[in-house]
Amino acid sequence: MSPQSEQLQLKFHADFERMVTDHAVRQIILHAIEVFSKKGFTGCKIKDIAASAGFSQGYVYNYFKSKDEIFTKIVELAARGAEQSVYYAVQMPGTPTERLTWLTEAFLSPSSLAMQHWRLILLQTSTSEAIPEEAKQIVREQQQKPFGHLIRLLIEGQQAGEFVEQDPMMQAITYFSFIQGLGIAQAQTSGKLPFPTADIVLRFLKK
Amino acid sequence: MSPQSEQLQLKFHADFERMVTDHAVRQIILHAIEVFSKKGFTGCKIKDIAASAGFSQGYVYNYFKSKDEIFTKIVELAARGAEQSVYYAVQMPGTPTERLTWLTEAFLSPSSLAMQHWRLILLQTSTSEAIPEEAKQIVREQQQKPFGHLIRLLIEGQQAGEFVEQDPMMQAITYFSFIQGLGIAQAQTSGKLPFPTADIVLRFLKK
DNA sequence: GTCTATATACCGATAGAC
DNA sequence: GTCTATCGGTATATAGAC
Repeated sequence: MSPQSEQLQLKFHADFERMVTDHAVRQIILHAIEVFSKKGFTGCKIKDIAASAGFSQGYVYNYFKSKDEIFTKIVELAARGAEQSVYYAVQMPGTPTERLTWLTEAFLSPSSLAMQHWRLILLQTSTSEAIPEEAKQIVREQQQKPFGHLIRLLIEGQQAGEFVEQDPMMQAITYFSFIQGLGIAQAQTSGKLPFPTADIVLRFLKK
Repeated sequence: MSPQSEQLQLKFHADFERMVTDHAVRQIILHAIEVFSKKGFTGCKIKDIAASAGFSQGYVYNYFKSKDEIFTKIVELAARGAEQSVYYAVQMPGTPTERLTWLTEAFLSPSSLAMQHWRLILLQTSTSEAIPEEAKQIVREQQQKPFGHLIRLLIEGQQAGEFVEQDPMMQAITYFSFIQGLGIAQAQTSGKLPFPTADIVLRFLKK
């Protein structure tokens, strides 16, 4: 993996730690991400989060006043993190192909916290009717931003003659769908099976 | 859409109707697929299924003895349907590229029941810990078959010089991940946004 | 700060009325 | 065949002990 994609991941982690300073809150959120992404919003019980973090069930309610609040907080962080990841990749120095390769590597890395967030937010939103309305609202508002960043990069790549000249909106949808599908598959197989490298993923838009 | 991909979809529907003959059972399953895929296994309440089908909550228990049984039945049908779709596509007459294009068109069609099943089975299995053990077992056993069919087609395509010569297992994983990601995105956006055609999806393995 | 105990609500499943 | 009523179990959220 390239130094640039590692840098993207580190940036993501640093953002998370800057936005969540309290130690107990951080623990709860980290373990909640784990359990929410494994069991889904309704399948995840407060007791599961508490047990995973080594606390009692009641303890969680000293820091969050409801399960909805925990989930909404995570969605907020995930939406912001997803946007930032794309943003930082796009504004790095390098050719469009290089920058998109770094972003893809960061997303596909199994150790990536960004990837976990990304999986969670999109996966849960697709099975959306049970999740809190406020979380859905955040996703609706925030989801456009990473698309905007990526589309700018795609147009730049088209003008540079690196990408095929097709509707960049369609290309962006295809890209994020592809990444999401691979992330889910990765979570299922726990990294035992062979996965594509970034250049294979990007072949669908390379000239 | 080509006649061949329509044929694949019709075949899938016919299989479903042949395997589920009782009218009430069929209604329950059809509506259960709808609600399970929207809310997830734990998020879906028996009352939701009943309300969607226009029955009372207790009525469902005349045909299924538990929520687990409904879900497991659906997983069974989905696993079989997914295998059959790939199988029929692979054994059609035509070049490897043509056959894979028909399969992809069938999967990407918004009206496809096969697509709904496929989404459900893979999506739920990824958030797997809450779903019944028997359903997980079926997926584990049945999931290899469509991979087997597809891999044979990929090898054939490589030998014919149509596909790039890479690990066919990796290519199969990439293909199904891609399809799954696009299916989820399609479900989220309810078909308003531009989606890629089959030939764009297949570019990652075309020579 | 952290845990235990409990009130309240909801859901899956059963029994039985019509 | 289809519905209503209800039991039992479990989860969220609160209150209060240490």
